[in-house]
Amino acid sequence: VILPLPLPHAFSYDASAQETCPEPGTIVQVPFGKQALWGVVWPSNPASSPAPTSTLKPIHQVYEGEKLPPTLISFIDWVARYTMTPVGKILKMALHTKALLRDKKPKRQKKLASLPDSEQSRREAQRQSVTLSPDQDAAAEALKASIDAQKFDVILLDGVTGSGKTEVYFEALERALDQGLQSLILLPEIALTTQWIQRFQDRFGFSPTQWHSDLTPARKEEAWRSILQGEARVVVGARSALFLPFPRLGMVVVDEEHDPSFKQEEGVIYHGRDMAIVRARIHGIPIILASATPSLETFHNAQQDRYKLLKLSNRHAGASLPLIQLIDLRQEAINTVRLQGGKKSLISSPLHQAIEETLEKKQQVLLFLNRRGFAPLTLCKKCGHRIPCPYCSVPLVDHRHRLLCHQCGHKSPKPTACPQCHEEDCLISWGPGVERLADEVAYLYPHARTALMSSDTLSGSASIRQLIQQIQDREIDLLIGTQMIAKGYHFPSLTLVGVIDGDLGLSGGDPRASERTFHLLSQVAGRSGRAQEKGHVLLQSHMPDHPVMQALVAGNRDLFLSLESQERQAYGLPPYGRLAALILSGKNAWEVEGAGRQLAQLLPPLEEREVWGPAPAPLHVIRGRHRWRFLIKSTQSSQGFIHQWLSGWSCPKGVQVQIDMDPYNFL
DNA sequence: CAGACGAGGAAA
DNA sequence: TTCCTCGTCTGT
Repeated sequence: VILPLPLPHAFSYDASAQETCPEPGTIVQVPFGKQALWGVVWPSNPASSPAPTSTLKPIHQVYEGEKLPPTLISFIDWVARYTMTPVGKILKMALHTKALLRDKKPKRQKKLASLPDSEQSRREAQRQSVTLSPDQDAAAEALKASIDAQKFDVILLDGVTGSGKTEVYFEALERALDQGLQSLILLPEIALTTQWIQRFQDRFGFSPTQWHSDLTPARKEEAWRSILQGEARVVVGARSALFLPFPRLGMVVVDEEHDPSFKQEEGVIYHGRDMAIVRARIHGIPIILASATPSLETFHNAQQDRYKLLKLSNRHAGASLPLIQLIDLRQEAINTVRLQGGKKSLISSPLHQAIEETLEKKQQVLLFLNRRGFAPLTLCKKCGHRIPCPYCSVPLVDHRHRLLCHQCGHKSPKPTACPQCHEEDCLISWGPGVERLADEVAYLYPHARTALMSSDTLSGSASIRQLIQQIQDREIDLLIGTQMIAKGYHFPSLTLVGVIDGDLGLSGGDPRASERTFHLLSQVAGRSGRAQEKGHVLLQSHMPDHPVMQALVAGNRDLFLSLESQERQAYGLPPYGRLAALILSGKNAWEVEGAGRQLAQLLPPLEEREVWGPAPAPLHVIRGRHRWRFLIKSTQSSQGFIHQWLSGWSCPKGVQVQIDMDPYNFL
């Protein structure tokens, strides 16, 4: 029996009191120390499990419902091995809550009573017929053929923003529904699901089962059970939906495949997109990766014919791609827009002019600035001190009424005197932030109805939904936002996008910086001109010659990806090589560093491998924890190597070791 | 010397 | 993860 605890091995129990020996996958309650825990009968005892020593305790009770499907068990084993995490810890994610199996009787009765209703409404619901373009139709036919074949295939659905990728995979979804198969759709963020669910309901006439971390325990339990019973046919969710117990999964979709938020960075570290591919392989079913700007890894795999490629190159319903123009901020002559007191605006004169024209035409404007708060720094005019977070090695962000740490959430009131030189009234808010931009907009366009969309101004999915609705109903003329607004939304009357600082994210030593900036700006640009009116994008930049900017203006995504690809190849980075990171962290800086030095002494033979470190992580303190890291680069996977390295080493107390397979960000 | 507190280990 | 034990520290 594997228990949902971070323990690597299985425990044996006496099943002689049962009529028949419980089969693998059976959910059982067993005594464990003083507690009674729910666990799962595992098909084979992992080699690491020592033989039981004394007499076995009997199983308390057997769960009467369905067994965990063998495909899920294989998947859990696989993820545990790949991420070098104890199986029990992965099982815990799959069972997702300890209270899952409590007082099941009343709940089950309720479930049974509601089943015929939902089944009937599904059958009677009207499916909206849709007309697809020839492009879309061809792609949809190919997908449907894959659903019929029910064999493992990775399909990249590559379509420019607004080309109607969703309608295309909805066709595949319909086919899966008709075949009585379950489908899983992974979306990068919950914020996106509202519009998605609306579209789904319009198309199919019933609601999909939702899965994300905001669900209440009761709703989670209901969803989990209906999935295990095979009753839930379409499940839409975030990363964690990957571990749901589907008995008849027929297809998987990863929408916005390139999105960095598929990478889980805390607890069990894994990449949702990659694990989704593994799950599809285990089930022997097709998986669709959808994106307008595929990740370099996926693009590369498609070029190597490891993935099938379906392309949608035209925007839907006659809409054309937006025109992207660069504004070179180095030219002083264009920075003539002045605010109160003669201060220069964040908005350049060409952008200012475009905004006024667009507002006059009663069309909508989006201003994008990927920086939360009022100003990224609070500086002392006298001594140059910037106020840092007391727990992290980053400066505090000025949110006007208070200072906030974007790493750990620490809040503090804005001091009146400099903490370093104690001079009074010398602190200034330095640099651009969306809240400052909102102030400027209010001054420059006093008659425009504006809204600010940032995770600080909107709490919870209800307020996001409300704002999205207001924008769709054209109650907003000018929208200001951080990357929250970049993704997936469809605003037909939006024709102008202004990017305030296109260079953000390009500085720093992160090898993925260019790719990420390109994705983000492409997505933002894609918000404009999604209907009849042509869209315009004005991109303010201090480095207009940068390959990212040039590729955006030329609309040449594939050239950009190829160039980026060459760079990665030259350095042996993914997808041409494999990385693993080993992170040491602890409260005591000196202990963590010492542990790093110890490990460096213990390195086993490298064999075609490079190991860098120990080096302090770029953000070397987070939440008061000091972090050092090793980076392992190889053409092979490094699990065996890491296992050998760590075996026999006892980690000093107070120091934690984390393994990040295929690290994504280098902070 | 009783009680508080924290670290470490075991759980079948 | 939880809970028990054992060693160390604290105050009477």
